[in-house]
Amino acid sequence: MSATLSQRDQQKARTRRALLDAGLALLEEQSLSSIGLREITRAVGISPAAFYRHFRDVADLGVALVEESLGSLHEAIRAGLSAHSEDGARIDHLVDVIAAHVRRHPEHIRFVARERHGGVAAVRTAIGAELDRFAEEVTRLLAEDEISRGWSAEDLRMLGETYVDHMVMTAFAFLDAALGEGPPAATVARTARRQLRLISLGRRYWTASDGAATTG
Amino acid sequence: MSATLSQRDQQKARTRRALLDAGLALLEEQSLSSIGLREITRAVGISPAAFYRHFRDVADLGVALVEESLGSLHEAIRAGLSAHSEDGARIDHLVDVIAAHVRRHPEHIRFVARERHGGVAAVRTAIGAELDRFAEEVTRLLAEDEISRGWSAEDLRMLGETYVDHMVMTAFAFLDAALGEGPPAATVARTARRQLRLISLGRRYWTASDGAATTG
DNA sequence: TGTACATCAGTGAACGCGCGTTCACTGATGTAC
DNA sequence: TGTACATCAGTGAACGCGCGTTCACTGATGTAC
Repeated sequence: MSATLSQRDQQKARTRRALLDAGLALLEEQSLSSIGLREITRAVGISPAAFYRHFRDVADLGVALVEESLGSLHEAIRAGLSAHSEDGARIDHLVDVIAAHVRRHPEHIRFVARERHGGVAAVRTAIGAELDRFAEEVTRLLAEDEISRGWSAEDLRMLGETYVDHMVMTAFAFLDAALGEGPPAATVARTARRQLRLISLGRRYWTASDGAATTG
Repeated sequence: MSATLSQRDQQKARTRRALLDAGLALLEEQSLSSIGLREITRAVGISPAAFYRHFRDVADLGVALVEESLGSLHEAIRAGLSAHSEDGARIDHLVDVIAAHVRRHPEHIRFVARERHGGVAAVRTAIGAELDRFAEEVTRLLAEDEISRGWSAEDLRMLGETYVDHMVMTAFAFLDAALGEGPPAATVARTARRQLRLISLGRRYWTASDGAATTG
């Protein structure tokens, strides 16, 4: 695939990559809506005007960052979820996978945390849509479990969203831990495992009438 | 109390209030780290230099906004939690209370959502500390329930955090709904009730060994 | 109650600075023949 | 393989603009006697 790119296109792709990386790096200390176009090109070492060969504006660059940031977490968690079928081991493994992912790609997690409710509407929308697809897939995975027999589609979806919300929040908590802004990683992991076990228990004893009771 | 304030101090307090309100209003469309000091004073109708009579900088104003923004949600939820003791009614009521609060003070919820992981460290820290106090109180309320007998302090705290996380996330979801950026409010409410019921079920069947099993 | 002085919230002008965007351009790479 | 032309990522200068901060100031309010 990349072998078919001309020399010129390869160079362009490299510059684009550098712009994305510079943006991600600058997001460590500020939010997208306050990052300057000149700040980014300065970090990359090109002239400000060259930015426009790649993105319409900084918000446009932000939208491009959404897929790669959430995509990598999505992959990690998909792998973590399908690995074990025994409940306790699955939970421990999932929490470990999330912790490892945050250690490897803190800048991706920070971007999602910072811009999920941030000041750039296009980026918020893109993150929301990506999390939605994420919840859909987790719902599909959970539906395959033995324990999900007899569950309504709406109940399953609710469960999938609960898992995604929890996993994303756990990732944010691990990030805070790495920055020394919250409880240490070991505590985050303990709490996350307990919470997943609590959810898992609720799931085991859930009945169709629980769904019906809360529908009104 | 306010009767003891001199005319001068009253005027100063009024201007301070106007600065806070202007900041909150500007946060509707951008994040704290990109709001300009001149933008705020322009909205209030005073000279830029006057800003310094009230705050050191915009971040300082942001810290002042934390307590009032989270404080009002905190109050609403405390009332909602202690109102009913029967489980189903308590859940329905709690979700209604959150929905009503978001309808009444959307700008407070937006501020918290936007700056919880935002670009201003001092504000992130203040929000984190406030949520911590919040979790502590919810833990205390939950500890009073019959069903909590025999629970370890750590398990109770985990449960309190689960509730707070869930309620804050529900508030954010209601806000998105109001902006047309996510599912409508009725759907958010249905999902929130189901999720609280799921947690509540897990709580009912939780045993000391569940806590011990996830400690390692 | 009246007077003289102190306080201090808000003013308005000035500063140097970096911003986003435009433009005609350059020169290396790609293409057609 | 060589030549003539097209493409287009990146340049560098220029623009008008709003920014945060400083400063000496004003004049209404507060205080001491």
